[in-house]
Amino acid sequence: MSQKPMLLLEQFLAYRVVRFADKLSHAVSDIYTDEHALTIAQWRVLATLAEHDGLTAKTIGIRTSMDKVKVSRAINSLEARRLLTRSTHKGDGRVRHLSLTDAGWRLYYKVVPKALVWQKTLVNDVSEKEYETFLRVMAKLEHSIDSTQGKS
Amino acid sequence: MSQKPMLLLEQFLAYRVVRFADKLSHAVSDIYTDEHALTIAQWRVLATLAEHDGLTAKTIGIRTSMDKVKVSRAINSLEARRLLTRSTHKGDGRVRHLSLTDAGWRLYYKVVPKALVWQKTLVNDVSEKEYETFLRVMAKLEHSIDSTQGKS
DNA sequence: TCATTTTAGTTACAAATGAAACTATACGTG
DNA sequence: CACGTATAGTTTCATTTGTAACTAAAATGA
Repeated sequence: MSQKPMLLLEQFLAYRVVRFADKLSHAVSDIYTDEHALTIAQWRVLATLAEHDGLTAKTIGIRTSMDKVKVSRAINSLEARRLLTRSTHKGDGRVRHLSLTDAGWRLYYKVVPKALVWQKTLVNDVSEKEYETFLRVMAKLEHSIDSTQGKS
Repeated sequence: MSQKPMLLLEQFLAYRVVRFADKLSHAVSDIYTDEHALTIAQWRVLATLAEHDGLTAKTIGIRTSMDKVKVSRAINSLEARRLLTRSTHKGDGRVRHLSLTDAGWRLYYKVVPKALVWQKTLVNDVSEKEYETFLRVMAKLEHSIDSTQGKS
């Protein structure tokens, strides 16, 4: 087997996107991980609750595409740090509704502008139109994955 | 602090891209993980070597943006499975050049068409032009990250 | 030449992760 | 009601990961 090499890896969407995502999360980790000791999962929970107060762990998982174990652990850490509180749902003892505490809100509002500024810089020399297309294609592909494979 | 909710999370590029990447790698894992017991890292090493025979661990790491530990471990597993071989570099005893074995090549050529078919289906209803823009923007942003933060 | 610093790659250890089992509550139907 | 089933969330355990420390081999340079 003497082989004809092809240059394919760089064409594989999954490879490109995962590599890109790794770089992105490394880069943004400065903002929430380093400065505020938040993991990605914790940040997602925090932000989701900031936008939708009272959500349950389950719903957060669905919205953010995180499995329930990850969500559960993120919630625990956030609660331990008094960034959120749980309250029981009347009528269903399994469910707990989550709300940010004042400290949670403060942290959220501390992180958000930093994230926005950072992103602004990053996206700086991508045109409005290109960026729109980028997001649209990503949404389309994401949806395409969701529908082909019955997913988490 | 009664809060005005904003809908920001969905606008955060990092959030969107990482979520998308997670879904993508879950989905493609059927192709190389499930069927051929290859981790993402292993697949990357295999494919990189298929395209550039004789590369060193270090170079593979740079090309694929993986840290040296990950690369080292991937190489070890692949060698254990006799999918690649190492040979010493004359003159520099630290360096080892890597080559796929016949079995490695066979595996590579078994996975590639599956990956291509899968991707074709996925990308199906994204226009040529949109997809091009998508890749261009991704490359631009990736480059932007690389240059702002001196990164691995 | 010999001592210091770099570099390639590995190992060790602690933290993060995911799958599956588990707990507790609720639902559905005879 | 009483049984089996479903659901929300947690815990367990084995695997994966990342950081830092390490080993061995060059390179540098006095």
